[in-house]
Amino acid sequence: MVTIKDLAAVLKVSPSTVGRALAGDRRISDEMKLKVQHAAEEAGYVANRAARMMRGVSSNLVGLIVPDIRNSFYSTIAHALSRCLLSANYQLTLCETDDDRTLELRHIRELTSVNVAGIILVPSAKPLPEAARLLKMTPHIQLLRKQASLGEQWFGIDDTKAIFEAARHVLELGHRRVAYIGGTGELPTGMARIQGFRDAVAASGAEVEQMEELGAPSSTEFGREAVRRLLERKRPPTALVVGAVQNTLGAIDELNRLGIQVPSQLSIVGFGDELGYRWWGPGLTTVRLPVSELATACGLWFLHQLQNKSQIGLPYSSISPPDLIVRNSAGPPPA
Amino acid sequence: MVTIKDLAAVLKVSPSTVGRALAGDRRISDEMKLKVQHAAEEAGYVANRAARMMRGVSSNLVGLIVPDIRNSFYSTIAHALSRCLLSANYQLTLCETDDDRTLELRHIRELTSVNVAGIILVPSAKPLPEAARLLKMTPHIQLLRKQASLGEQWFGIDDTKAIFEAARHVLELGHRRVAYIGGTGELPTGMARIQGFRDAVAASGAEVEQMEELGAPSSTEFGREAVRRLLERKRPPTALVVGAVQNTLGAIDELNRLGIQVPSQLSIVGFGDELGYRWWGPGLTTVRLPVSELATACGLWFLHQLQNKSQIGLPYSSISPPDLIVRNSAGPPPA
DNA sequence: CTGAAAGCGCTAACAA
DNA sequence: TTGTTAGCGCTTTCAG
Repeated sequence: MVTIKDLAAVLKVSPSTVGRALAGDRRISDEMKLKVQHAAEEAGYVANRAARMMRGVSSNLVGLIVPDIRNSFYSTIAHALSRCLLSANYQLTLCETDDDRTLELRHIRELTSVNVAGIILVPSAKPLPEAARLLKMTPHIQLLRKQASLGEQWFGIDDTKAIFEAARHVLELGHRRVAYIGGTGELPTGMARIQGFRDAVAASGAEVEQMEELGAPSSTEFGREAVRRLLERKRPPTALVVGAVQNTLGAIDELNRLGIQVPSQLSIVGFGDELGYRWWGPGLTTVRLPVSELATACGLWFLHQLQNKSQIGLPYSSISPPDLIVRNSAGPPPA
Repeated sequence: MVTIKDLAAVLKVSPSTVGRALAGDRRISDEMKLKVQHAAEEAGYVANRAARMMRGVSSNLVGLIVPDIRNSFYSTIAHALSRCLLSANYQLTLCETDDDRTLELRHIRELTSVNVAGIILVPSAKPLPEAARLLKMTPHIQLLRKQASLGEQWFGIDDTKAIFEAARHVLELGHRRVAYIGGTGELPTGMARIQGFRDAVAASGAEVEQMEELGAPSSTEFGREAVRRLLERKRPPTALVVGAVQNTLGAIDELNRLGIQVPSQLSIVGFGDELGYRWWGPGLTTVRLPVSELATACGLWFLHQLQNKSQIGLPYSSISPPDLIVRNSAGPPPA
């Protein structure tokens, strides 16, 4: 391994001169800079990141903490961020929490210990206080979910509006027995979506029988169960609004299994825009969330922050609008 | 930031004692170890990896290089590896190449310069010689694709068998005009799959009209075009065997668009097992590749390697068997 | 404009 | 069983 000292020896100057020349210090003569750069190239010099980091310079690593990379939301985010950061020569380090706050903390620990330049995270339901403490020492941005304890930098989606639009869609089609299936109010996103549902019902001004099945948003099984429970009711809903991707997957598969006719017997609006939604039954009407755009915006802002260190930690929020994709799984209620 | 020295000061012992206790050195008394561990916990001590790395210890980072994390193959791999490595306290660093060998090289450079413990990669079509040179200095394993120039450690899937089974399935159903859509022979996996197709035709012993549409395996558009071209022939195929996920997605969507009746007009066997394949038309018959299992096996082997440094670089190959999932998209040929 | 020297936090050889 | 000490390669004062 060729070091700065070796170069210095070859050029018969001091190590500090070489270091400064390489760093483009303005006090070094251009002539010297050229000589050093040339010698460095010649010798195949590669700066030792570890040594640099020891001097307090943070690494070119950015931590990305998500619940599960197999979820297309998060893999889309990872992709967009990785592209975005690459342009500024940052690397993405991937951490999965499985929505477990202990794991979350462990990852944050790891990341800070390798001196990451920053952390982008989708926080768990109730982050541990220690996690909040550690994050204070590193530039970080929250994605999708927002936990006040973790700071004021957040990029997210208007969850309330997403479900509001979905619910309004079926209400305008004339449905008066409508069910919402989604995550509990434990996660901020879960809360916001439930709110969207209630708001839409209220805004419709109609007499609506509303039902809610709240559970684990990342469980397909819960989606299945919810559908079964709802359809076993004496007065089952005529329309379903789902507020989580995994729940949607479970729900639509269960509807298939039960042989329900969509939309003649039952209408449904899904969540997210997974591959294959359009192939399901008559094509699944769904709310698309602009995740890729969101992640890119987040990445750009993040880079901006790293460049202008002064602004680090400045409160900033960005809310992206969702998008209703109308296919054929929602129609007028059965007569 | 609390350092080893701080702990030493608190405990009134020397820094090296603390360091050794933390490292579990056998020469330190158990009593002292406990005291140190306790104090470390108390003070929220986190080892400074940069300093450690300067002492020659490699980091706890493992590089994962894949073409595109949004592809479910690769996100499945990332997930499985991340779980696997977590147990040994390694972190995954994600790199996307977009199948561009220049980018691939750049990532390998980055990774080696941060002293990763090792690299797991799905190599691009024709890695640059420089990439091979750099990889020699780091433990590394190839996944799925195998490039001889990058070493002899490889975990992959029996691609030939995968397509062999798919083709045999339709041949046994009686098809005699069969087309293969898939990647060119440029990638080793592409080659192997074409081979599987040809072998199956040969093995059938029947008079078979075989057609091949070879193009970019990661393009949905190519799948679409291939379907269109094949169906425009004077004597179009009665069965399609597809040898790439993205091609499959394009192909089945195009079949939908053209309103082809599957399997009565045309049979098709897809590749991979994407979410939604089972919802497509009559349910897509497809070859499942045990990617998750493969990645886990790879991760375990990798950890094993890192522990037994002696064996690093030992040639090792592992081939996992594919799995034909029979749904209803392949039936007897039209009369 | 350049040089000398002091560490960053940790590990390991050498002492005790 | 523990302490002392000398760096790893780089940046950054402080002196020329």
